[in-house]
Amino acid sequence: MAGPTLRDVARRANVSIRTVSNVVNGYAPVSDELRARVQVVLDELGYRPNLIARNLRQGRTGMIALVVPELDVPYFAELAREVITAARVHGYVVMVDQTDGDADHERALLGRDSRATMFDGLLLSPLTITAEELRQRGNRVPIVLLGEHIFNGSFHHVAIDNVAAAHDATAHLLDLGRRRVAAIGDQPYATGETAQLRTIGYRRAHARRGLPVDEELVVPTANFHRRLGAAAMDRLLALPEPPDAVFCYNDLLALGALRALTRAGVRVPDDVAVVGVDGVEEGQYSTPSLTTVAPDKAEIARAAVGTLLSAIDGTATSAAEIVIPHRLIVRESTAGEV
Amino acid sequence: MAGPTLRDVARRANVSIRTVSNVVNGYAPVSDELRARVQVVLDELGYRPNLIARNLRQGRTGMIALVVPELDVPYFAELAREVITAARVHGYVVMVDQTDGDADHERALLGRDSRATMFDGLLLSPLTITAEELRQRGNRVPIVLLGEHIFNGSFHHVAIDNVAAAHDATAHLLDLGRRRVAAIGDQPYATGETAQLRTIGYRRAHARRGLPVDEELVVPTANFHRRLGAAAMDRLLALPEPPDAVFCYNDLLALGALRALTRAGVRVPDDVAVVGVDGVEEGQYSTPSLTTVAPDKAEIARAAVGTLLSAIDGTATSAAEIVIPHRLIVRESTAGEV
DNA sequence: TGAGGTCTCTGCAACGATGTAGACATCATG
DNA sequence: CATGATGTCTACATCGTTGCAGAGACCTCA
Repeated sequence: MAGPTLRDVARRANVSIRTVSNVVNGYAPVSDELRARVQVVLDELGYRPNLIARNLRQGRTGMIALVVPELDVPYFAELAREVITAARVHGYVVMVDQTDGDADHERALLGRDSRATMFDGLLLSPLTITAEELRQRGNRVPIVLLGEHIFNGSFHHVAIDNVAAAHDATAHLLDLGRRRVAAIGDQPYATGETAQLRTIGYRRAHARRGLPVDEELVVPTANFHRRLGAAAMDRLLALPEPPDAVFCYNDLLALGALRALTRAGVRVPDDVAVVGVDGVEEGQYSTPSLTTVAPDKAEIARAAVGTLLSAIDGTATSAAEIVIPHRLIVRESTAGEV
Repeated sequence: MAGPTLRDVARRANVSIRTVSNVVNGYAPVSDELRARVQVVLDELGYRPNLIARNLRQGRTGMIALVVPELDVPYFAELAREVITAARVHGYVVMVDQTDGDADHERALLGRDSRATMFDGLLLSPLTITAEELRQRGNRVPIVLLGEHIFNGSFHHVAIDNVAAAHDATAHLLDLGRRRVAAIGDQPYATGETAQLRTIGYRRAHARRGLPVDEELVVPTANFHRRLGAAAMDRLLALPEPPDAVFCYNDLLALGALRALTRAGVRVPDDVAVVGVDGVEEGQYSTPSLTTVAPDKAEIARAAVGTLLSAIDGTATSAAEIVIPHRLIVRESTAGEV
């Protein structure tokens, strides 16, 4: 089971362990003749360095962990892809874990027996955990927070400007002349901070134009999945005065809403226009294709990984607050033909 | 940076390192009084065990790696989710890596400096690597292969019956009375074994019914993404005698094809019926919703993790070949209303 | 009372690698 | 020829943990 160690190679080649190590790493000067001799034995035995031992000695593992609520949510899958790619550039590999939005599971991450100590750093996309909890645990592993929550400057944080993103999406609909713009995805409770920011943006777009918000059109959802998007849309369609546009707080909600609209025979965008947030690839291929506010995911990943690595190096400035640009991508669900 | 070690705690509590270790692990008998005293110091210093050191000592890490071509392909994201869940049941965590279908990157996994030695085992969904290559590398880390390739019994292998799956999909279309059933996704070259199996199933369904296959209708694609599905569909629609049904080798191709059909104003399923493979959630919400052959992904994950863990334990029988059931899920893209 | 058996606790070695310091040749230099 | 600079190689300690063997203290029982 266990492979040959430096010791095995050293014995067989009649040299010191250290010399074999030097050959393997090409560090110190080793004569060509000896190097060749050792190399032969290395190949014969099929030596592979034991990275665990190397890590212990060096005090770092070259691994970071990415913790997201759900990996099968396209936004997180696409983000994970970018993070893995960005980390690879720096020679790091990424452990992906998912919390299922489960508070206990999120907290276990910080507990005594968490595997967090196996990683040089943590990228955390929290749903339920609060800044206070994070602060209390005297966690030694550097952390960068992604996207969710307001953390008043205690931690490194990478996100888009959620208020602006929501504002842009809503403004787009209002500028098309829609006057009953619904919002799907509010979460008016403690852990729904991102959603609340988007609600603020939604209201602000109305306020700037001197338009009222019909509170009936603001529909909260417990999560951001397709199913609830469809359910919320069904409810809106049942109103005596249904909306002529919908701003959904993410693309999955929007895709669910699209589905509900199509099923109900409502024309999109003629009768109801739809906008989402996230810029997932799926929205390019839906029918109709989905207008969305897309964060620059590659840039989020690069910034997050970069910040984390400098925190690991100790070169990080205190608590970076990084805002990543987003842009509105107009497609059929608001523009008709594209 | 580095946290307190057992030594630090031991010194402060005036006990041996070993005793602190015993308190932490609850292993050996420690008197209640001493246990309490040590616990106080543990809490004071905020001790966290160094998992790297523990792993070195114990020779295992409690981590397995899952290697997939692309994490943002919904099938793999959904599979990754199930694998992470299945591994968690056994106390394992999962490192997710993606190869981008890049041959060099896949091979690097097995090379001298791969991080494979950091994991107790590997779940590998290979695209380009061959059994021969796998065999040559004297890899000491247990491997279970997922889905792709034919490996003639040299490795543990978990997959669906690709021929049967393709047969079932095609048969469904033929049984609806379609007579020009196209196939999108063939890969008639060395690394396209899965695709080739599906082509066999496609042909078999025709053969069993004594129906001919029009070779013009078998369209190869370089990968299994939405874009190529749309492109292939465009080509098929341009034929003098276009198909009345399409079997796509995965759901992404099918969703791309749906998009192309809708854009071209072709009615689905009235003019052309569409079937995919994979059972991704996206297909439930597309318009029209997508008929698909769905493998039992949770079962794939459970079987793969289970097999891998018994290989790690050494209790594995030689080279398990596990076939996971699949089932046809009929939706609007072939059935009209659902 | 002393032999044997718990019950607690400790010290040493080991996991497999690397950092450091120095040993030993060899060579050039004054 | 002594000196020191190089070039090669080695021995030892160390990273933080756990396995193992055993040391004492205490109790039990003949």
